Amino acid sequence: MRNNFKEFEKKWQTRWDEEKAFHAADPGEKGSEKPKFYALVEFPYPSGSGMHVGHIKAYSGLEVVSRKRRMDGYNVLFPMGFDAFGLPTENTAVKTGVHPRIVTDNNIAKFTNQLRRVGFALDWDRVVDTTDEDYYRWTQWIFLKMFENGLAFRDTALVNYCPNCKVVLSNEDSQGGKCDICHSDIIQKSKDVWYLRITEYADKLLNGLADVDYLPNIKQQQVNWIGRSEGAFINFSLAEVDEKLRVYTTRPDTIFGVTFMVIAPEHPLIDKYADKIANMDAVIAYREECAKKTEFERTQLVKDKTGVCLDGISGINPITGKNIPIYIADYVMMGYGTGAIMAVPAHDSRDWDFARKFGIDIVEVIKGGDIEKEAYAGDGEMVNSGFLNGISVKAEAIKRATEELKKLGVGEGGVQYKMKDWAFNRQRYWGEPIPIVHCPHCGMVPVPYEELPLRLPPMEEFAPGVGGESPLARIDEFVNCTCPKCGAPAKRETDTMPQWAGSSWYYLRYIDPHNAEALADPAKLDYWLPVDWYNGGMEHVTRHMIYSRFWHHFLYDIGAVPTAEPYAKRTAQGLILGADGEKMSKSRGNGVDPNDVIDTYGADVLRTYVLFMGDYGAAAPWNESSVRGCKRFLDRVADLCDIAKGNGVTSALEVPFHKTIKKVTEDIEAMKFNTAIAAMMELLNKIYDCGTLTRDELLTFATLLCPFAPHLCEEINEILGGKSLLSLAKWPAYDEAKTVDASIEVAVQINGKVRTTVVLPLNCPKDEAIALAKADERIAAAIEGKTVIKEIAVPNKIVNIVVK
RNA sequence: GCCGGUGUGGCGGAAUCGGCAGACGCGACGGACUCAAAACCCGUUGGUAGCGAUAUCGUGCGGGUUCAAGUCCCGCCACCGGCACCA
Repeated sequence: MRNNFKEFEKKWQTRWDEEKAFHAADPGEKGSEKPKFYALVEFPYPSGSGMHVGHIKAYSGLEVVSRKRRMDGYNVLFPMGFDAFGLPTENTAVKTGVHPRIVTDNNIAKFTNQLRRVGFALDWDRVVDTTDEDYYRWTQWIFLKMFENGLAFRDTALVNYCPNCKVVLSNEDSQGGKCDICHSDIIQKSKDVWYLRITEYADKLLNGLADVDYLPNIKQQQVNWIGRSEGAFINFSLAEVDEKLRVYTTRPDTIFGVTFMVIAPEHPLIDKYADKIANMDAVIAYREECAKKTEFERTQLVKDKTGVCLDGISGINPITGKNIPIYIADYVMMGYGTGAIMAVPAHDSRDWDFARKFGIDIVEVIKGGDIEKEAYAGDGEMVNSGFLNGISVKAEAIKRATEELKKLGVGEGGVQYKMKDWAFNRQRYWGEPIPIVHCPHCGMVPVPYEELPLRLPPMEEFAPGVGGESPLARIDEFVNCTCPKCGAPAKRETDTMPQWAGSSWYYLRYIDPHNAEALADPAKLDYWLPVDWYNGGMEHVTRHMIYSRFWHHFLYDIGAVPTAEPYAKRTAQGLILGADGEKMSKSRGNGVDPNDVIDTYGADVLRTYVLFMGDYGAAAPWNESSVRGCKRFLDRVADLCDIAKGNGVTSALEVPFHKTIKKVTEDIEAMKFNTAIAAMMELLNKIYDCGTLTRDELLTFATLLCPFAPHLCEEINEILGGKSLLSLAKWPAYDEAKTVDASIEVAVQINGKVRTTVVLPLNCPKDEAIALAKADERIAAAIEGKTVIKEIAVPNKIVNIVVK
């Protein structure tokens, strides 16, 4: 048979659609009695340029797993949707004058068409679009629940602001001092912003990791992101005024080594005691200098410590009673801990650098290093440390020190996180309006639940206002309203939510996408949750995943969902690089359009290639020749139709078939798609060597290959007389006993070097194996005249004879 | 700097528990088919030496354990990803 993919791919896609082949059965429906399998892939942002081959790889992994699980007898939910709010669409709208709604709809239509052309086995009745008002109604609902529970709050703060995009960014979106969207340098700006109190869930997010099956590096990244550290808060009195300066430290055991203190340039202590500080001019000048530095400069100058000593106020070590100077320096951040530290230059490299530069004493309290050369952070015996002297176990010293601080009432153990609260508002049009009313009498009042969705008002011009005001602020009919509580004239919040909002709960909406009464029916949530397997990119492991886990934990706490964790298992695919080995990008012009591949080679080839190109989790460059190799493979499979004759088993192929079924079955579950395909290629080569196979065997082959190349395999099934869809057929079973040959070729070594091979019966006993090996003339010759020291035989593997 | 990962032919990559390194695919070379080319088909393909059987070297580098190391241990190097003055 000719692999005439252009003719049959469309045919099978239509048939799957008509038969609703990939419909997921809700509880109570026929099919729901089967075990459920919820496979989730990160839904795309529908950009104007259409899908990327990277999307195809990202979806093909669980596409194959879920197709196989369906054939295994699972009730599979494999849905798709669109994360459509966000800046690129709005920027296109600003540039072209086309409304973001239209831009979004066009892009979604384009993506939908592409997804269908690839033949993904999706349940198309469950498509969600985060910009649909029936969707964002529930995004707003969750926000209000958080507001009700004190988790959404407003605060004036220095925020990361992108002057180019004109938006406030979260810490996550401005890493390295660069805007995540346009890569401009971000600046710090004082602004009233919305926060979600994600830090309150830090421990739950951390502890929850014990109950989920994420790839180890994914877990590790989340652990680092949350950044929990244990230590102590210690209150230092000030010598000149009745005031405490509170610091956070992970090393209370080094308290005897404190020779100075450092506070962040923004620390409130400075303004409070401005009149006591003799060198206030220098302090102010330094502070201004720091404010001017971008985050980037601040982190680049790590080794070059700067700072100013406060002249007029100093601290008192609560344990030793010694007077110590206080500096301001920008190596201490206001946003972590208390914005103040006790500096122990002998045992902290940053404090050491600073002390060296400013000529401050360095007092050793832990033996083991050379503090003249560098700070010593290792373990050792405590010295110069009063009651701590002689202790050499760090944990014990920390415990003793903390107890003492508590006894004296000057400190206590405490915990800190690197994770910060989530800056949750954006001053842009294309996002979910924050459903809050500002009333002059009642303050912030939530829009009543029954009034949701709070719709985005129609608009012609979407550019942000000067000074970074939301465009919504220009629409009087939207802004002016009455207070839902007291009826007085009031103003609406005009900021919108960040793009991460809609994607934080979309997997819940797939479960019940058309529900008008709730975000999803509890019975359905009970049935489908948690997501059994979630696959996506590494770049979303810290932001999107942490955000959505946070929302889910919250929803669990208010009884809206039945599980604490949303995702039982998480994996990640590797990037597809350009043919030049570089990341695909428009500017490099090394991108590949999946449409072109489908046009030239067919969807089955595209699907097979993205999974065959290498380790699924690793990056690999695109290679057009290898794509042709996959085409050749599928063509040769199609040609089997011409040689398949009769039924039953071909004896020479029986073991290879059982071996391959086993290999493919196991490899799919382990996401080792490349070796699964290689195994089928090997089997194909064996079939051609053999020159014949039966129609039953061809059907088995097609069934195995079906998750990868479903169009071709449906076609083969039809040619073989199959009436029902192969995609819904039963997954082939294998007989363990038939996965091994009756005899095995075993290597024979002399002194660890392979000299020959002998064919031995399966599980041949050691003695016999050695005897048979020795009977080989080459081995006999090698042993001749030498003393045999040792004989090793590992059944079915190897024989090694050690001689002298 | 810290955390995680990777390093194997010309290339992408295989290799359960330590047991024949290089599966599978690409490319290359040779052949067949063709007026010719493409496609398809057959064969060879880690390096070195040899007509050959074969020998010898070979999984980033240096040591070690073992009958046997890509795999385990110790010490390095390079690259990739994440975080980064986090007290």
